[in-house]
Amino acid sequence: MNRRTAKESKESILEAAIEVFSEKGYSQTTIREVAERAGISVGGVYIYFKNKEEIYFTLLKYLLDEFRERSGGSIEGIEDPAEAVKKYIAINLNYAQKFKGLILIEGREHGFTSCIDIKKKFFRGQRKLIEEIIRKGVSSGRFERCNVEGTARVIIGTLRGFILSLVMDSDALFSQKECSNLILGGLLKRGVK
Amino acid sequence: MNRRTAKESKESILEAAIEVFSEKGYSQTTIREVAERAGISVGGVYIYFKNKEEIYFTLLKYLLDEFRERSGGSIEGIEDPAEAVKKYIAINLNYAQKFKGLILIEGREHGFTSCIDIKKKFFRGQRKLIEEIIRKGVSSGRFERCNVEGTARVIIGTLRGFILSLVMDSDALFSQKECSNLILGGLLKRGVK
DNA sequence: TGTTCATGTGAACTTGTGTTCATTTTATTT
DNA sequence: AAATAAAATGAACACAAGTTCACATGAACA
Repeated sequence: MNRRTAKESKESILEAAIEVFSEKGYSQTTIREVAERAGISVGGVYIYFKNKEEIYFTLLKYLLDEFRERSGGSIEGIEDPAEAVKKYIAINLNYAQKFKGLILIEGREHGFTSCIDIKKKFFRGQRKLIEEIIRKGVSSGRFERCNVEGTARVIIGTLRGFILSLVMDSDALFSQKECSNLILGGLLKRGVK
Repeated sequence: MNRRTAKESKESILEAAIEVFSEKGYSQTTIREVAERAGISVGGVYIYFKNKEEIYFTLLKYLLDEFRERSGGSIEGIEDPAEAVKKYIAINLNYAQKFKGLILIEGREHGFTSCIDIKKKFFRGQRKLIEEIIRKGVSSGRFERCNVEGTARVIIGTLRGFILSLVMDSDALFSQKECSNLILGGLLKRGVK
């Protein structure tokens, strides 16, 4: 009983795929490299996955689900909406640094409808999360009154940008603190207007 | 004298390439499609460009230069730093909508050092522009005191995110006004703290 | 009309990579 | 030990796309 079980093999393929996709993006990732890192042959990969797209879809779903759980869970308890925003930003940036290319970039180039759907659903969920926080902040008087949905969209967009910046030049990354400061405080001077 | 001149041909290839690259990104763009849209044969393309990478590099440089001029020029006259920020955001979003995929996404996947360099230089220049505005805003008392360089980085990142969002789901785009509001005003209530 | 030169053609070559499949290896069962 | 099943192999196939090149076309000029 030396050989791996089917489940083990499938998992090691997925782990290898997360690595390679994260490093190289979709197009530049080859089945041969995934196979090699997973310690299996090229043909072996196709025992467990129908094709490249299915590998990508599977791991995308896995990572998004994991992130959803993690971010949702760790915000739940926080009462102060400003703290919740800070926390959410921190989680996002940390997670993104780990999976760089994967989460954001691909998907436009490759019109897999399945992947687009799953991403849209994910981002909608995240937006709802933010909306909830903002709504709480506004009604408690801590946040300025605003268009909640629009503002949530802007924040999601903002975070995408931060993450994209991490991807593009990982040397020049700004701190989480400055991200939070801008989103919470803005540029304009307080208590003047 | 019916046939096109070399210059005309080269330009029509570039125009076609801007179209196709913007729609499809780098990997999904084929020389055959560029050639077809430019009204020239596949071989004809290679009279004017060494290879695909050179086409991409040429048009990237062209677009970045154009944007640099345009954004620099239209901000110069503005005195109020808040207005300057608004204007800069507006220009960015408009321009990005036009060239979607092109400016931001590619380049990580394809490690053309020449392209990376040109982009880094571009973003550094843009950051300097923003820094100048912020510095002015702070010293005139209109903006909160802050880490100028870091904040500029954050704003550039923010805009990248906005643009990326345009690229990913162009239906759900938020308004320029909300972008400006967040960057200038932040979430927290004014005049409380 | 023939020569020259710039411009252009598209079939063919090359390479990379997703995918398949006949075959082999290893483990389990009888 | 033989038979069966599970897991794995890697050479071979297919096909798309970047690139090349021998050749064609049209314009200008002698």
